[in-house]
Amino acid sequence: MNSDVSLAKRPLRADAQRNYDRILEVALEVFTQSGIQASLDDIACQAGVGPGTLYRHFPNRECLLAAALDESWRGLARTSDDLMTATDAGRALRSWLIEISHHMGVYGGLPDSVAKAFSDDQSPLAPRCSLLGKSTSGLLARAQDAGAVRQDVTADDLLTIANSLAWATDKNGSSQDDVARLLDIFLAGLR
Amino acid sequence: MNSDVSLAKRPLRADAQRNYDRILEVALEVFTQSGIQASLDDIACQAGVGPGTLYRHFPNRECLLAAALDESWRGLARTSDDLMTATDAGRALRSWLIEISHHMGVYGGLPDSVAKAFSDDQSPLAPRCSLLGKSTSGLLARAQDAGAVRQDVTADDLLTIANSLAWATDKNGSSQDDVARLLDIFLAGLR
DNA sequence: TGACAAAGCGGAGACACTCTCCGTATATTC
DNA sequence: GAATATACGGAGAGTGTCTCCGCTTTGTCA
Repeated sequence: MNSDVSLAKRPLRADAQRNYDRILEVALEVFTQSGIQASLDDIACQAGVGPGTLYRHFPNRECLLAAALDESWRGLARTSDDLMTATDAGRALRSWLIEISHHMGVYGGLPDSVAKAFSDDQSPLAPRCSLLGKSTSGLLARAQDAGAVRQDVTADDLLTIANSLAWATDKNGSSQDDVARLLDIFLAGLR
Repeated sequence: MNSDVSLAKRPLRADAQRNYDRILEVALEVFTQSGIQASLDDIACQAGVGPGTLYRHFPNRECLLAAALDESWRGLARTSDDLMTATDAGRALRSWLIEISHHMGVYGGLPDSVAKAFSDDQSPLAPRCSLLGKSTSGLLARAQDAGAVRQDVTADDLLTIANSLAWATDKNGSSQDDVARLLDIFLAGLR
């Protein structure tokens, strides 16, 4: 059952590892600059490899994106751990939602992929998303226990809102302040 | 009002008009079924015309989309007129926002185009969007006068939210009820 | 009614992008 | 320094957008 990662799976050949790293590095740059719809062939070219090499390492755009997000999302996980110990659970939840919205804005078009991943277990992003869900559930529960948020709200609701607002900023180029403002209106409605 | 048709601009030749109508008819069907990202060449083919003919009448996807939305959005305008005379201004605003969200769901992917159009005056959808803005402003003002909504909220805020929620439903396939629920939370925060 | 210009048609094809296949090259192992 | 597993990369198939231009149809006017 645990065949996929643990056993076998010898390390990549040196040249393959080099290419893998280089592709990821370029992808990060290109996604940041042009959004996640950038041409993959172009990324391969900029990384100095052929398209075949890119697709061998990352069979599709989602896989590359998942890898490109990993570091950033690890930071998000650490943030959630920190917030779980904050004294004001209500404010902690607010900070968390703003944090998520910001992270969804690192690459243009990211909220789209994340939304898809939320409702598709097969997506390479799905495991990351479910971690996000767990963190949100934890922070929400604390806020609800503290009486800062009413009981009939789910973590999915909050993620939907945070992602939707990130999407809106992404699309019409409004500022992070606007996100926070709309989020605050929403949070006011949650009491 | 009807300036685009009345002066100069002689009427289309009979065959051209026939094709125009047919393309629009097919586009409506295909957009409804497959979303606005459907292949335009495919629409042309289904309409029994060559791609050249489609692109002559509708130079790009946005133009075709704008035409395909016209009738539906005229209905939206009538709804807003009705709501302007409703006695409960707060509830009227709520109905209006729900109505907008629903209309954004007629074609998969529509919220994306609408969001782009909101921040791009050149978009063929822009005039329609600004009408939407006017209606929303009117209904918002009434709700604010009635004390149902606080003063520091703008029509843009409301449109952003309505469209974002429509986008979220579109993406993760949640129900219209979910939209209404999230919208209600938001509206609760507006008081 | 028939001829002529204007209007319109449609499909070939340029261009862009995704993704695969497979002959060739390189790293690793013994 | 082979032998073998591993990886490379580019040609090209498939799909989609959009344009160009030679040919066809329509409307008009004598």
